[in-house]
Amino acid sequence: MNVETLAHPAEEVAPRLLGSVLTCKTSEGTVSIAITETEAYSGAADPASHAYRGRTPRNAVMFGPAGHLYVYRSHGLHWCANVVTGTDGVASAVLIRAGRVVEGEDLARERRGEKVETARLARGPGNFCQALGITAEHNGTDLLTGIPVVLSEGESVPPALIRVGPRVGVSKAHDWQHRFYLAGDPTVSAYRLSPRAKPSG
DNA sequence: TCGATGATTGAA
DNA sequence: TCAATCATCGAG
Repeated sequence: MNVETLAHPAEEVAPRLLGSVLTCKTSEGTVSIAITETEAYSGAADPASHAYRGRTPRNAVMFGPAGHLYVYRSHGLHWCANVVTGTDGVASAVLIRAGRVVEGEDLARERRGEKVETARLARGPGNFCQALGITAEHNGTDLLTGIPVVLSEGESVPPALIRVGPRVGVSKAHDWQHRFYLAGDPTVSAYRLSPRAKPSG
């Protein structure tokens, strides 16, 4: 993966990341996951973005150069991973929501639980990070240098398989068509709307 | 320092 | 439908 590919608005990069592979090496071993679902988040123009109210210590990575990893904790329990996109100084990132384990499945299952179905190993943002082994210590990692987390191009995805839909789980601007996923893929999180999401009427 | 909140998940 | 669980943020 090269920086030119990522140096564009999040909603432009998000669909292109489908099929790309994220690899994380730890002392336990290596896990690679092919991305099957993403969500685009902008900066000041996006009410649902962490960067909506400006730069803070937490979201600082989002304002940096493309190709870095932005990790944050959700609800005190889970980790969520984003790929920073756009130009240096402008906040934008793509949330990785789900993927398919292509390497290190045993390790991924060990982390997630032995009874977890293969298709569910990396389904959902929190589960994706758990399966891959991503935590706060990876925040700010340069995914293009490849240590210890790498973003690489996987098999090309037929454009016809790419679907667009409303974002999931956000209480603001949830109807933005900024969620991208592979049609018919069992690893995509068919998820519920946020309880706080307002009806569109 | 205090109180409200959340880009979630799993079980009932 | 609801609880688990805490870092972050904005206000004072």
